[in-house]
Amino acid sequence: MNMRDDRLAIRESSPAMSVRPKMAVHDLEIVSALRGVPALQALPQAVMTRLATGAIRLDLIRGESLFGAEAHCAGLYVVASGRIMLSVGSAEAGHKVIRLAEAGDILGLSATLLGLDTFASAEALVDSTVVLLTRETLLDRAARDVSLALALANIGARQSRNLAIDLESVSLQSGRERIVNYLLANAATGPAGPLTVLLSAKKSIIASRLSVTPEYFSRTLHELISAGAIAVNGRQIVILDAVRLRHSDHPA
Amino acid sequence: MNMRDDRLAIRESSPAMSVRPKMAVHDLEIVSALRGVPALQALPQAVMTRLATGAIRLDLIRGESLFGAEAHCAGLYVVASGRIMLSVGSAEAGHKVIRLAEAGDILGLSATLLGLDTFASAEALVDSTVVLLTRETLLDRAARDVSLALALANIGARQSRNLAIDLESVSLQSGRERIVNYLLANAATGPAGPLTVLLSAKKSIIASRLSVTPEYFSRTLHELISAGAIAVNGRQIVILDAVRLRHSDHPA
DNA sequence: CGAGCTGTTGATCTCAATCAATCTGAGTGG
DNA sequence: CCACTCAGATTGATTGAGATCAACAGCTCG
Repeated sequence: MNMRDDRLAIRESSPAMSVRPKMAVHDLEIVSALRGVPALQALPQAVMTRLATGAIRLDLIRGESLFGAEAHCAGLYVVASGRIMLSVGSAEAGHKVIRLAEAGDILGLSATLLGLDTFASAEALVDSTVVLLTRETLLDRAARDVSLALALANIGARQSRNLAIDLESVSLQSGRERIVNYLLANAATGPAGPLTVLLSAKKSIIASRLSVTPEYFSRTLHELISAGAIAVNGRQIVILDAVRLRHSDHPA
Repeated sequence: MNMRDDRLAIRESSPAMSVRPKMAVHDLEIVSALRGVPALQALPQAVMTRLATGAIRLDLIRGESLFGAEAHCAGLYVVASGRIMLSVGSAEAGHKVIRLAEAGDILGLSATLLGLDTFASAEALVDSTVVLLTRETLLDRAARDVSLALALANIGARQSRNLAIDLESVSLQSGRERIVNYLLANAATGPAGPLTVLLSAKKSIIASRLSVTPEYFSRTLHELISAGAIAVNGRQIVILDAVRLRHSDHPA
């Protein structure tokens, strides 16, 4: 059973068609990645298998770019593991992180469905694996299976809603409120007991995600520390007083 | 042929099932409204007809609310005519206009597909007609017709992209740039000859759409007038010097 | 003709960006 | 094992775009 060759990185440049003979294992990996997508979980096994056939696995190293902005989009990317940063903007206008995609998230949906160039650029923040469903494959399978087509619609709807939520927070909340809400929304009770947030990327990236500068993010965290609401240790933030934190959305 | 009763307003409260006997005419109107949606244009006639069956026509008067925020969403609303303002926010936090929907636009997609409450609220800015495809009808028809399911995915993708564009402009551009870009993007050469923008709503609403205050919008327009780039007469804005306007994105 | 919106203008304020030094700490090579 | 580096984070000083508050002007429509 040593077909472990399949686990080797297949870069974008190599279409991965060479592994066809060992497809069984290959496809199992792909299918399990696809099952990680909430919207695809309910798909019939047959549809899933057909979708996996022709899918391409890509392994990215930290810092590697998956696609640039205004670039041709090969198809739909399903994040199998790792973390991909989606950001918009240009060198002149600056950049803004619009999403941090993790396992089960999907990239390139609108470009793929609309047949347009990508709008954001995507870069791996840590070593990551993504599954590429080429536009042709995807449209072919979706045309055959209503359940898949509907799943795509659902993913689009979900993404729309999330973007609308972001747009609302940027427009209607202060930077401080966004930071506080982010902490509250991402807090989880870890094994250690206390309510904790583990930042999923460096602070400057989280700051951009929240539409504030790194400086302002830092200052605000330290104000929250002074207020006794949180404690910060690197990327780990412990919420000491959730009530106080919730009411810290106006300066001291 | 005087079945003009059909043209009477059918409010949300009356499910309109009473007009069933005259469906032929009713459905023709519905179909023509649906054909106004770019993503639905290519649908086979049969699918279109099936979709129209069970659709409900709603006539709204100026100022009337189609749905509120955090409300149950009856289904997909297709704007047949008029203009609907979609906005997010609350009384306390303020409001922000996220879209001005006109004929061919679609509202309530994400709420309908995800089975969630509405996120934004919708209000008619002028007397408007919309077609309601109830969630049940829509899901039923989409489950039967792949082309419809794919069309829904396309609409979702389009909305995502537009929201991402908005998010980018709010994050990366100055208020002045957004205003200038809005004027340039909405300029059309009218019959009168010169490049003209006709604001589709009162200035305060356009201002909110652009994420600036009415005061700032007004001031900026007047600065652009002083610069000789535009002339303003009520809701009509004539672009006198597109080149100068394009370069007016930094203060005088 | 006055009541009520919508828009304009003026004065002031403030949040958060920007600019500019440090500081810290995880690698890295010697 | 330690000095060096260099990116990331912090801290301080300053600035400014745009919001806010307030007053007023025009128009429209009863």
